[in-house]
Amino acid sequence: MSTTENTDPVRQLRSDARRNRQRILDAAVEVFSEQGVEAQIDDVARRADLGVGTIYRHFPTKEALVTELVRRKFRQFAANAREALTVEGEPFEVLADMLRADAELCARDASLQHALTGAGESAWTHAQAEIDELSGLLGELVGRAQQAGAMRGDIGVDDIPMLMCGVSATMTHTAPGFDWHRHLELVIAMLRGDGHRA
Amino acid sequence: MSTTENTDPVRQLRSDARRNRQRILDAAVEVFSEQGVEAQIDDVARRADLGVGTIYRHFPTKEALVTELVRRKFRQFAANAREALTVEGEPFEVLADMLRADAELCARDASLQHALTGAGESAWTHAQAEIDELSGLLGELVGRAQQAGAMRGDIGVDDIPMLMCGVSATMTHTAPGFDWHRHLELVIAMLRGDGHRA
DNA sequence: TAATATAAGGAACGGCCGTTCCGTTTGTCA
DNA sequence: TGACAAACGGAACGGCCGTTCCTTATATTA
Repeated sequence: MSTTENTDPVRQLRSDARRNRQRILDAAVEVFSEQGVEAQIDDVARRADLGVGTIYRHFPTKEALVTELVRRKFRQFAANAREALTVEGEPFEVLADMLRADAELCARDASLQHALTGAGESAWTHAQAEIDELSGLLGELVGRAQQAGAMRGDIGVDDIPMLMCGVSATMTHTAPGFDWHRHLELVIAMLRGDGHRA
Repeated sequence: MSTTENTDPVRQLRSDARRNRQRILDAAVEVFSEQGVEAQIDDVARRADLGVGTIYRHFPTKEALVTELVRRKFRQFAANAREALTVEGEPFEVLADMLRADAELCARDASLQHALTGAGESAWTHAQAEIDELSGLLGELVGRAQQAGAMRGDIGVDDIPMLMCGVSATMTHTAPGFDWHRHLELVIAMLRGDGHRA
């Protein structure tokens, strides 16, 4: 029991299993994007061209699958943030570009919205590690921008996700003709804090 | 058919029916606030101390009940806006106070969040009339504030709900210790557009 | 290429929950 | 107060969907 760990998380999967796991994830993103998390596992299976049983071999539960999707999304955001941290340039513009990239990521994959709003607490709590990391990186980015005097000083790290929440809400349900890009640019301008009166 | 309308929407209900209808609505707000729209009709019935059958006598469908809740919420927002329109005072502050009142309304009744995010398109489309009215009132309020030069000129009416979306998101899921009041005040300050650099 | 563990497939199961239905109760009106 | 329509109650129904389970297929290794 001490020498051979049977719950080894990185045990080598058989080649087909590895391929199928990826297909499940891809199919799940597509299906949940189109239909929301209410979509059935059977739909995901059909899209992935696999049997349901195969999905359950890889993810013990539908919720586990959704949680994994959420985790990955946060990791993508974190990756964006990490990359932004390495970019040379005016700190606020770097941050703004990252927000644009994040928004694009949301737009491309509506499954996140559905997952986050619909998936109850558990997805959030299970992605805590990812969230914390993102939070740390974001804090650094915000700090630099404020230090440079290019950003309102009364913004906290936590305000960013809240504002982005509005942006992404715009993507799913909203009156036709309303463009989220515009709203995002407004948010960025507000963060910058350039007066801009009527 | 022309003299007596049997689908008369304001036909007098029996006294008990009128009372029970209200109890259903009240119970639904409570239950959906606590558990989200996923809560069962049976739960609503139990809370209202009524049978399920009674609920279905008043609302043909669970969705119809949720939609009615959404409608009422928008009417409350519209009422707030209409009242704000009559208030004397600095236009931007009037608007800000209305936003504070709206936020309070959201905080008191989380069912809205759950309903709006979870209830798919239909609730939105069926509440279109209410939304349009609110939109009109909001436009007037925003116009006045901008005219007075007390508010950023690049804000559109539609941006307000998006920003408020972030505020209300803060109320439901967020790290402990994060206060939505703070975020709301930040949003208001941003709308005002007073530079406020670091 | 044979042996074996690992993985896939998908029919069937079971529980949950929206909805129905009909027997009973209650308000209303004369 | 009696008659009747209106409203209520809640057991039961049915479909949907997450999950299981056992048979079959496939990768791997010697």
